[in-house]
Amino acid sequence: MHAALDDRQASRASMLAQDLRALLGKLKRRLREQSHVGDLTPSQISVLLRLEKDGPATASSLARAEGMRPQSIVPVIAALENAGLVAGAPDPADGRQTILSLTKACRTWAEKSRAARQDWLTRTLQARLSLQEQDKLVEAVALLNRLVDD
Amino acid sequence: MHAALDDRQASRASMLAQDLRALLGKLKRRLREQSHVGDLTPSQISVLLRLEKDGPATASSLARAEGMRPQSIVPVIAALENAGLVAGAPDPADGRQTILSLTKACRTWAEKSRAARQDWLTRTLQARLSLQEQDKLVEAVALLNRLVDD
DNA sequence: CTAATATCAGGACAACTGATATAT
DNA sequence: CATATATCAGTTTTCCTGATATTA
Repeated sequence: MHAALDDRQASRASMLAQDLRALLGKLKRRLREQSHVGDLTPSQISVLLRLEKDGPATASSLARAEGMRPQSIVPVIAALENAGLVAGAPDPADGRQTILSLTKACRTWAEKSRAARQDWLTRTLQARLSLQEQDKLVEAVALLNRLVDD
Repeated sequence: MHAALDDRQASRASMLAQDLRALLGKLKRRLREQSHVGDLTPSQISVLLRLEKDGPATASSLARAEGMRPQSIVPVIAALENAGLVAGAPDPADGRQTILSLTKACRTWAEKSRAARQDWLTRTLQARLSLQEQDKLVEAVALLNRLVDD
């Protein structure tokens, strides 16, 4: 029993879900409108972060990890290769695969852009949120990553 | 002064920004893959929530509030009208404008879908996060809304 | 005449589905 | 032959820019 309590909790979760969905669209729009040419898309950043965390990987394994189709990761990787941030080398053990890894230029770039703090989202986070609020956001991002990491 | 401290804080905000960007893409992908026909898009939900919170409004004012172009809000509103969730009435004082408001069917629908809890995101939030963690997420959503609300 | 509202038309982008070549 | 990787081609979705009619 506790049907009433369950309902209250379901309703709360449902409202949170709605707010999250609504926020998602707005945040994405803001990021696009504030983005400059040469900026990376969320997918591209996600791939870079994963390569940095887990080391070299193939296109297919990256697609699986990101929850994308192998076909969808192709243009993402192509853009990163074009920017000189990742490089692919043929796998000597399996001729089908290409091992992707971060280039030295990528680490330099990451350092630089981190220090430059030109990025709109970074500046806004610093300007509008206290350090304590940023901490809360870090926690929340971890929680949300648990939801999407299947 | 405090250059080192500033750098550390900027770096932290920058990493948070990157994580947020990466999360954004994955969350959006998950929502799309789990969505059923007839589900509402983030933009549509955002418009409904705003009409519910602020009352009737025109297409242009909604577009401004959402941070969209007036042209971009048209298909969103058309879809909601088509679903019978919002209705437009001509403004007697200004012939250019159409006043949009929620229909009775919308409130019934909101109640029902809130109770049905069929939604993937709602179920996942309940299944994977404790009530305390959901509270943290509610706070974080409020913080993020402050960033996008110009 | 200038400004604001609503909307049409075409385009860019990111991810999708389906099909194909190659290697295991 | 069955499976896995990588990729080509075409489609869908969502929002964009540009242009136009109407009303204030």
